[in-house]
Amino acid sequence: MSGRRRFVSAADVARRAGVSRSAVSRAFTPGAQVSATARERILAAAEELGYRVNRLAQTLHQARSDLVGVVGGNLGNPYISAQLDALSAGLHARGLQCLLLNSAQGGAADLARLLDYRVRTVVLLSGAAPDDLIRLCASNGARMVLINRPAPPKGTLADLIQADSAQGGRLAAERLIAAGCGNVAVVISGSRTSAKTERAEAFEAEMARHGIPVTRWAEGPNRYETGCAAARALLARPGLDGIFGVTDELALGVLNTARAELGRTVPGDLSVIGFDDAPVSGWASHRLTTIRQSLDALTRATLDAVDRPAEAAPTCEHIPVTLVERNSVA
Amino acid sequence: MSGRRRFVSAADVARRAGVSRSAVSRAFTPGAQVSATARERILAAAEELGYRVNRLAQTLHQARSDLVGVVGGNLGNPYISAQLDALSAGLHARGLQCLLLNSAQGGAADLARLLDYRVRTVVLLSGAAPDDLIRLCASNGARMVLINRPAPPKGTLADLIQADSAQGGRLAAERLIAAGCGNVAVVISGSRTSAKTERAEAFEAEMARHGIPVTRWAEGPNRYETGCAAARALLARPGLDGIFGVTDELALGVLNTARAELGRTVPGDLSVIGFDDAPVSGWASHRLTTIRQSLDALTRATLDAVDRPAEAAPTCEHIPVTLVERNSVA
DNA sequence: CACAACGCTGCACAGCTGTGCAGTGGCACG
DNA sequence: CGTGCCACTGCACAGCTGTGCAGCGTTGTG
Repeated sequence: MSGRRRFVSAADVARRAGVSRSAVSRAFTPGAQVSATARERILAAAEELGYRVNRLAQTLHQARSDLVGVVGGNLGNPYISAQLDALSAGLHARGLQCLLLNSAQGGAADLARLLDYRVRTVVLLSGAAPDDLIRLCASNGARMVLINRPAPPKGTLADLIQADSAQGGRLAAERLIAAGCGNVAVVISGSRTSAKTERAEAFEAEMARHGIPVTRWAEGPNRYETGCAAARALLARPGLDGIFGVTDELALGVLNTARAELGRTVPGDLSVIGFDDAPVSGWASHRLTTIRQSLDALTRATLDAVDRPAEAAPTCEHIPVTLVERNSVA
Repeated sequence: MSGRRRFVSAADVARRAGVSRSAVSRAFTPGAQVSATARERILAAAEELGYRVNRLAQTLHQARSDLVGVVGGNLGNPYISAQLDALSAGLHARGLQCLLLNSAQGGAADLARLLDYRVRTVVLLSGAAPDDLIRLCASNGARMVLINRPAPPKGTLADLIQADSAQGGRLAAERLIAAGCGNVAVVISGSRTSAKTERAEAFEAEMARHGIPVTRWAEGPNRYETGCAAARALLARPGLDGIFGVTDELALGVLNTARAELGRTVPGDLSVIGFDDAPVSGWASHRLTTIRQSLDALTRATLDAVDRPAEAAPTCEHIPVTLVERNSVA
């Protein structure tokens, strides 16, 4: 009572209920042998004291954790936040806990701190996955789930989940070509995640196949404001009639700046297409045509990977992408 | 090597380096007594094996955790996701870990599972804070930080952080009155957080003082779509000239639906004002006039509360609110 | 009534760390 | 050379849980 109160332990409950500590442990273990009367008395004492079994000690003993590390940067991004919402809800429903790490300004050393908590699995949402971290996970026997990233070195226990970036880039190109665009640009942020580069490269390749020149913008973080800046720079010279934002957040920055600040009409003067299909892209204020990577499918695949037993063979799941037709492309 | 690999322990490192386990522990404890040569050898062995000190056992021993529980629902909400981004980055910078719990469909029993991990602090972002949980935290000596919620029962160790909801509601009312509105509505979701109700009630009180009738919409979750539905219902009958969305997400649903679907011009025919100042509200596509609760101030206050020593007296911090003038009110 | 079976309980240990305490060796100083 | 000091090291314990094993009393059966 004086100063800092300690956490209630099983020994406290045992003392109060007049039984041994083992009995308390058994009372909280389904299927263990305890008499009904003892269990009742123990549960009552636990309730009174506010006892909860200590998962730290439990995990320590069982060498089996319910902690899942989730690593991601740019959590304010509309698509990523939706993804995190769905993922955390799913983990919760499975009785797993979500240890969140914001990787915005963290190197491999910081990420490694997740392992200090003996997470059973590490889910990497975005940002770079340093090889150090992958090696560290491997040598500690922790499973990894890599979303939209390149395959790790051979022999590491990592489930891959990849939306078909190349196909998405191609779809975007085809759509702009169908709209009659003849002078286009692709906006990719300065932080070159492999998935984003793939999208851009597939887009450029398809355009090249049709002999259409592509300007590439690759500066700044993956943020809305970067899209705004790109629009200002790219549209300063006339002629450009199509822009592919490699992320919805970027594309929306382009779209809004072109419309409100630069006086372009979209999709009249200019076509804009994005990638992700974040909820905000469907709002009446945007109606952004975009390449959807189904959030449901992505989440389901992630949870499936987390559910997989620790010794299962690594898998690779592909998430199909589809064109979502709205109102930002002619 | 066969099947599931165990986590590397300090004993493994000790064996490899040819020292006692204590030496390994000391090598990783700043300020502890180890000879330079031993430390060097130990660090090398640890590096080779991929050893990391087990925070679970460490916490268990020290009765001092670096885990901060963060509870929130509706993580896809533009303001909340920005808040979570800033908060998790701040915790990370302080060397604390963020145990995230999505409280969307969880009762007190689920929330209580956070305590199983002996979190040092629980931060409640939104959703209802059941008294059970507060009692449980108290009896386990875990500190709480309550954001935009009513004060807990006396004697519980909880830091309060409250934006001035009443002042915000009043500001919104004053602004609509200044715009010449004479027939207004307030949109509040069905889930009645105390903060949201306070905002609405202050708004209604101020309007009543000027003899202006207020229609109240209180159905559905706190989502964009709820704002859309509210707009459709409220604007079916003519006459309404001002709407206060108790959350930016709600207000944006109203704004977009009024403009794109119902053919109203905002701020010509109709004035719309929100509350939060989420990043997306400032986008050129919306330019929503709103009541800002400074994200910086909120985050700083939260982190200050987390930093406070466990035995410090509970505090109550007020976050000022300000009117952000944009382009959705006449 | 004797004995086996059975349900329940407590002891003791493992799981991994940090640290107080004692012990060891080396070194400086008188 | 003797003695004290100092740096370093290892032992042992605490912190909290789950569980194998043995012991206990009770009950049922021949």
